[in-house]
Amino acid sequence: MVDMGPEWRAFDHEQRDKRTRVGAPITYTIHDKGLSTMIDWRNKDIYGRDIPARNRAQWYRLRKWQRKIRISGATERNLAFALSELDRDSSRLGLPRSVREAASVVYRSAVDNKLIRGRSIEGVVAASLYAACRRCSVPRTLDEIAEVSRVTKKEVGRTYRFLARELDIKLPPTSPVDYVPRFSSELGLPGEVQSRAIEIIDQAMEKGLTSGRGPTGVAAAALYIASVLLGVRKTQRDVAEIAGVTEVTIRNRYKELTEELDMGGSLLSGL
Amino acid sequence: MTDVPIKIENIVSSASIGKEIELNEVSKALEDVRFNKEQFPGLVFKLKDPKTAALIFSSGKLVCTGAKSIKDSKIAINKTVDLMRTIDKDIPKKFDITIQNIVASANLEATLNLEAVAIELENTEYEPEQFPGLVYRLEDPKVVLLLFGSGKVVCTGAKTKDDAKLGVERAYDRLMQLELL
DNA sequence: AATTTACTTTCAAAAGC
DNA sequence: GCTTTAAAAAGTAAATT
Repeated sequence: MVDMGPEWRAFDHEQRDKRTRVGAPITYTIHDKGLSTMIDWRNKDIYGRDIPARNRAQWYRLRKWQRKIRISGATERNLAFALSELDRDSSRLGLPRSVREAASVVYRSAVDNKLIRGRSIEGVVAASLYAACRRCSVPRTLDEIAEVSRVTKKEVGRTYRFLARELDIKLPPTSPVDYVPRFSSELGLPGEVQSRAIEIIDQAMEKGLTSGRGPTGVAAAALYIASVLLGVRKTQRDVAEIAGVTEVTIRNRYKELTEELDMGGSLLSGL
Repeated sequence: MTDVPIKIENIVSSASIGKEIELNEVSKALEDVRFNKEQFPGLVFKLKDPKTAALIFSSGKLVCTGAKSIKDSKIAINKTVDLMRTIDKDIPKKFDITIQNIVASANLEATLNLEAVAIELENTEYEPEQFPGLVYRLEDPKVVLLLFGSGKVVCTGAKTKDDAKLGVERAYDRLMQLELL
């Protein structure tokens, strides 16, 4: 297992140090550029002459070297492809450069530790991006990641779990709070609503009202309630649309939150 | 060890009659059969009592799912093989039946804060966006538990009823010592 | 808006792609 | 890995009424 550093294990209370990084940091310098001379597959030199038997051992060593060079060349092509794929996904999701860079760190780490075997580059890129978004507190749902990449939701989730396990990435469950800024701004709601929604979510978490519920649904309901309380109400339909959940889900979370946090009266005065 | 009652919900077992079978004949001879070789090599046979489903392969091996008890699972396999014997009289009366997996449910009688469990408990996976249950993998006994906010639990992967029960009880005690229950 | 049906997760075996 | 089977848990979704 590989250690990506404590910042990726913010919630690992135990054994967070004394682990040695495996292998040296790798820089993706193109080191075979300009190498045009081929080492022939047969035992001939560039002039087609036979190679003296006593030099063949050396010749084989050269071929072995070239094989490595070829492989690393493919590795670099793959990295270039992965990074362009990452750029495409990131821009489609409107993510800041910092998140994209965090994702590239995860991806390179996966490559360095040979975790790509048997997996598609697109899948690992998507999973790296999903992890980076969460790590940077600007989460995207698996559906959103799957939408912009050419990977299914199932594969993004599976690859994410694999990377998390192999790279010792331990991220806490996505908090509904992290979805509030994005949903709020997309709904054109003022900052006060955001603050109020976050207060509601904090209260909900303490009363165990978020266990097992989808973070986006909780965030959506909290924002809806906050908008009503502050007199800048949005329709459930609009909130549902932005949050990517159904109106039924918002109603269910709404009912639960207002009942358990006794907000019935406040909501009535808000109307 | 705290006693936690469990309820067996499903049992998967397998057996081999030791000789090959022509599935096309089996599909003609039995009722409630579905067979699409291209889709899946096994023939699907649904038995009424015990209410189970069997997968029959041309190799003579079969899988039984859906039984609520080990006895029922064995009865189901024997009934299925009896029906197969109408096609081939030489199918042996005696053969081994192996319990492959037992799925059980239980109730811890207390709500769980899954966010806290996810952070404190080892070997867990919790992705509420995808599924409301928290996945807890136990090494001994080697079973997988699904923990829900309601305190309900599902245990799967056990080969014996005792392991299923032990798995739930070990999970209960571990949650207890971490003060998560 | 209430019902119903259905999909998400976990597990194991079977034969073959 | 996938295909097929069954079953529970609880949340979410979609189609009907």
